[in-house]
Amino acid sequence: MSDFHTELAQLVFPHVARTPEDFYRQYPPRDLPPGAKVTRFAPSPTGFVHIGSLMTTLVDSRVARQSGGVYFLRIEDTDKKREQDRSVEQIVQNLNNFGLTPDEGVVQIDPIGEVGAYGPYTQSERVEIYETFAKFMIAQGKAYPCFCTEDELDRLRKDQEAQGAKPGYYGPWAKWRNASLAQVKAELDAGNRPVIRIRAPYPNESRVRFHDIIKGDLDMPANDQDVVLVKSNSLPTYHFAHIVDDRLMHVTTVIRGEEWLPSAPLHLQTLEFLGFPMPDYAHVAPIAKMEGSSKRKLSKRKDSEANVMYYYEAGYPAQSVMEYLLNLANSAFYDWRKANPDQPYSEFPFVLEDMGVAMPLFDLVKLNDISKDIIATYNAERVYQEGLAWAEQYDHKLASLMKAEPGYSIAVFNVERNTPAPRKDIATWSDIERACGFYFDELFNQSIAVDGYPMPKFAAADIAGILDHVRSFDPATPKDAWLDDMRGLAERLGFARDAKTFKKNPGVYKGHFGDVMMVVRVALTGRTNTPDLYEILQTYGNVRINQRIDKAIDDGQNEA
RNA sequence: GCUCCAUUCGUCUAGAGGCCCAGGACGUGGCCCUCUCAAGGCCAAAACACGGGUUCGAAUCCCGUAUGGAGCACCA
Repeated sequence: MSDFHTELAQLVFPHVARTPEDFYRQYPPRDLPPGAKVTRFAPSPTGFVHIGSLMTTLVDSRVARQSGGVYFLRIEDTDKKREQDRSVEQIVQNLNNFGLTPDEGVVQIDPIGEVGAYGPYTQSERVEIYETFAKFMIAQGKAYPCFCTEDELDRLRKDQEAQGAKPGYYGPWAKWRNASLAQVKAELDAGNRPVIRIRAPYPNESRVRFHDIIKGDLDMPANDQDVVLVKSNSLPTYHFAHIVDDRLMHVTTVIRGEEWLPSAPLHLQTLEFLGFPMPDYAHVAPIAKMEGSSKRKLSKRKDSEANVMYYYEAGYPAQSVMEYLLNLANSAFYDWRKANPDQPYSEFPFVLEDMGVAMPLFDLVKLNDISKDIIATYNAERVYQEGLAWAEQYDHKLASLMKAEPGYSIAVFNVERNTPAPRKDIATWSDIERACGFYFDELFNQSIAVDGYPMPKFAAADIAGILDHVRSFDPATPKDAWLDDMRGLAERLGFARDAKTFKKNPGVYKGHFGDVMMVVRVALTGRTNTPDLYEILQTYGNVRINQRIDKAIDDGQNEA
């Protein structure tokens, strides 16, 4: 360390009195079991939470928790121009919605509050820390102030373009790289604020080799750009801030989007200049969608399904989204789930190394399939509660119907549920109305008013005969006996006892057993596709059965 | 332009030189079951981007080509 660099550091940061050692003391190593991983989700509060971020966060939490470590949330709000109101609240809310509440960091809203001994967890509140480390780097000769204006930088770029030189601020083009103390002092005295740039070795033909947990062994050219570490407004850039924070917060495993891979050499260089140990890196491929015939990253602007709120509003249980994402992250999850149907997903032994290296396409159809399977494992009470919680926010009418008749609603959700092969017809809570709406009188009446009854064309007397017979349904009758009874009725009315018999002699019969049942189904539900009729009758009870039959016969006569 | 990264059925993927004329799942089609659906069971169609090497042997290793992606800010 020369006197020159020490003086330069003092000149730029006269107000910074603390040293890196002070902060090392303030943030001692974490007391964790051997092998424990510390991970973080570090979003910038610039809008909604992206589904890709949610996957990365899920990975963060799995890696940390299953190793007995810590997963925390850090807000990277160093770009005040792009910051958006209530973004932090949204982030925290979404993490809570999906069951990914961090161990440390900003975890509560209203009022905003954070927990943990390694804070503050919001970068704009850590300026003193960054300045301390920036001052240290200047004193070490590893960084320097630069007073170039935007115009100067523009001109630089144009000159380089004209000469066919590599663009950027580096080596011979770095005007302030070797400025004198007097030059710096003159600018400072004139009231100009510098940026702090790293002093990258130049020329630098060396390669940097490192191991990425997901990508494997990487070999890239070393950094030779004098990248900005601290902006002229005193806030750090991402490159500098995350390095300092991850060191002080003792992050062991940096899991982040693949878009950071190209700047990894810069990060490694910064780490080295600062004398920090190298954390493990894992770069996650982004989630893509198909546009025309080519893949592209899900875009915040263009794709509503990029926003995690989309899944919440659509009524996907958090578990469905998490398990779909886990599937995308580790395809072995599928086999594990099949072998362990009753375990929470958090028991799955997640392997970071096994994450796919290419961009996966988001598949809504598969999400739906997974979600149907998951909801099929829920009992009726849970469907009622989670469905109601969703409806209270997004479907007030359904919510009020469910609240008016909780016992009946639960009975409805119990139809074909307590069986070895539960019904799989709802993927999202918003499917409840489509799948179960007819059970509720108000929704039933509405659908009849709009669409009428899709009643098969049989003689009115036959239809009335069938329906009148159903009035005397006895809930104590076992299902097989009831079906036998209905089959007998069908034959008495001149219908075949089954479809095969009918097909052999179609001319002899009015129709077959299935047609008779369809008359009952349509009268009771207004639809041709429903769950098991016997269970519907059980669920309705005799009062509702008779009301529906009355209405069907009335409406039938009005029509005729 | 430069630098990285990637490429197995439509989709997610398994695959660490012989177990692969490539396995599973979703989707699709067919059949079975069946009071209609939803399921479930069975069956089927469906892929190693291309070209060169290395090797007795390559989806797997190497080199090109093509295609896709990311990055090259006082944004993260």
